[in-house]
Amino acid sequence: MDFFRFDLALPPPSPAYVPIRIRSLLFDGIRRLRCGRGGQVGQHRLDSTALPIGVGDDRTLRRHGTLKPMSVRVRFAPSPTGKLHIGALRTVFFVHLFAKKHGGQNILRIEDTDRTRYNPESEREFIETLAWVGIEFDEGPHIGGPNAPYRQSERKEAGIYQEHIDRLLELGHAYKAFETSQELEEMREFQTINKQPTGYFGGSWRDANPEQVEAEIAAGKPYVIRQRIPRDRKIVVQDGIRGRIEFESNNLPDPVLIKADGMPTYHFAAMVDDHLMGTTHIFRGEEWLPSSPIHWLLFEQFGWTPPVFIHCSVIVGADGKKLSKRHGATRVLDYGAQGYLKGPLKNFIALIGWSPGDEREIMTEEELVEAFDLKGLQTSPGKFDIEKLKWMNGSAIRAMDPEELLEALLALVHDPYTAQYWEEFEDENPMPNKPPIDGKVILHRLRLLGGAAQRDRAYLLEAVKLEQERVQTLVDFGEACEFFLVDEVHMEQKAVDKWLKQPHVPALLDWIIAKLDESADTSVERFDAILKEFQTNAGMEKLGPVVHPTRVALTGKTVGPGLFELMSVLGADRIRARIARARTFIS
RNA sequence: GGCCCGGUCGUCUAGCGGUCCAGGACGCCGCCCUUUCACGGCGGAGAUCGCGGGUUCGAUUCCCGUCCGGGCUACCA
Repeated sequence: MDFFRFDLALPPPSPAYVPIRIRSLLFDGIRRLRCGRGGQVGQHRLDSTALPIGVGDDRTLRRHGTLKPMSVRVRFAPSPTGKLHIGALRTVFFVHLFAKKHGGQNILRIEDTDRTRYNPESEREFIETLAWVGIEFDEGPHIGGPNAPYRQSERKEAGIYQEHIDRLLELGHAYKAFETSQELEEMREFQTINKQPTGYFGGSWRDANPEQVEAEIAAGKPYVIRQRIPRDRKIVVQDGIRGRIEFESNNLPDPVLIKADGMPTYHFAAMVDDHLMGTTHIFRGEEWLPSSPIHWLLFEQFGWTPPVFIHCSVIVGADGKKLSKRHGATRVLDYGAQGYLKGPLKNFIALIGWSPGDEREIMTEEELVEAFDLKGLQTSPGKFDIEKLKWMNGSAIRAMDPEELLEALLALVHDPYTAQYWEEFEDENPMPNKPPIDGKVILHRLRLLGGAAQRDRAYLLEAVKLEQERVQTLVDFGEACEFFLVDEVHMEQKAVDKWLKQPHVPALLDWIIAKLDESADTSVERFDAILKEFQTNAGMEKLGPVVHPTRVALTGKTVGPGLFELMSVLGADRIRARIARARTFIS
């Protein structure tokens, strides 16, 4: 559907006015307004379309005048201080789905207002990772756009925030404060000891007289600019998935808008930019919920129409705590290195905290776009279940065309980050009854695949086809295909003891060699016939005693693809060599 | 401490006042398929819907309280 924006001349807000006005006038999209009995007012949720303030349907248009079409504009605005982690990926993915669903634009903006935490590597990591998972932007620092620049540090240089803070200062919604950080610290200490809410509720500057302020400036004292939070009123934030959230303005300290170094804080820069860039929906983590009233207020003080705020729940680890390495990984690139495909990764992550409303789970990106709706967004935090991701990933691998699968596998093998990841890998969370995972071994096996692809790609493809339905990750192919690729397979002691030491085995191996010499036919059917003939001749009731020793002789293992298929892929030469070697294990 | 958010099987979730002694999926268990392991198919165990009140003929669904969990409480985002 289309969104429409109209500008409402809102009278100066009063405590009673705003919520009622918003509710009764602006939100034709309110789906239900539940009232308890006895006059208790219940919670209400917005309609799935969750129109922003100032946005309505045709009826609103007729009643309230001019509307101009407004398309969805959303943004991802990370702070370049570290790696792109899985929780942030989900937020961008929601943003991406939402933009695609509504044919809107998606913008990348870099929030680098904290120079002390700025990490130049980080921005590249974000862009590269996002490119890997296939999330693209319509505007951003890497591609430019009509709202450039897209880095807040550059926007600061361009004077964008200066202009806006001046306006706020003029309007009396902001003021300069000259406390030193030490003074502020003492103030907080005092508040804590006296069990008062901590924060700056005015200090000595909120109501200082202008001469005093001028004097401090003349004396060259550093200062910050704070937002003047109106007192004694209720601030109602409309959240696109949580409904209305009320805050008592007296509980809100006056936040710093411009730091002493002249840089804006998040509160200020993000809201100014969101307005300037025409953001219609702000998707962000729920950790922003407590500061949402000051953001809402900023829009009001500027006289701007606020966007829809959507506070997404967080993803937590299996223990309910913040996601950490112990539960898999936090860094998105690590999932790639571990052999997860971007498709199922996105599919899985979307399903934590969102549901299409029906019972679909495995979905293509097109289906996700089509089904995406704010209504399906979850307000409660979700735990990250790596087992389900594995299942979904395995399912995707099975659904792939083998040639395409091999491409993906080789891309992983040749990605420099794969080597880096596994070389440094330490198993922090080993399985109870298994030895810890050795990254070096994993890497070695992956390189084996790379080498095999160069020597005999067709052979590797056949091996991949046979293992396709028994792996969960791309990395699993390393171990699964290893026996195809090495000359001397690792012979598992237990397998040797159980199957190779049986009395009929030497005759069986001789038989296979003899049959191999008879004909060059190495089809699956031929091996089927060869082994069954042996079974019949030996008068065996079951095929197992024929199949299992042969498998051990050829692969060193008791598990793997169907024996006849595997023999057909191995071919006569490899079979001969392996049987010859297997004989040395018999005695 | 203050403020805010959240609470359905172990996990992700469906559920919008009766169709729910709660549906699906992962995981787990069993059976089938089968030369093994997987895949696939079938079936099973598993949630007194955090707890207590209230509203209602009727509450997982609405309201209040309470408990528990989480977040915020910076010149960080």
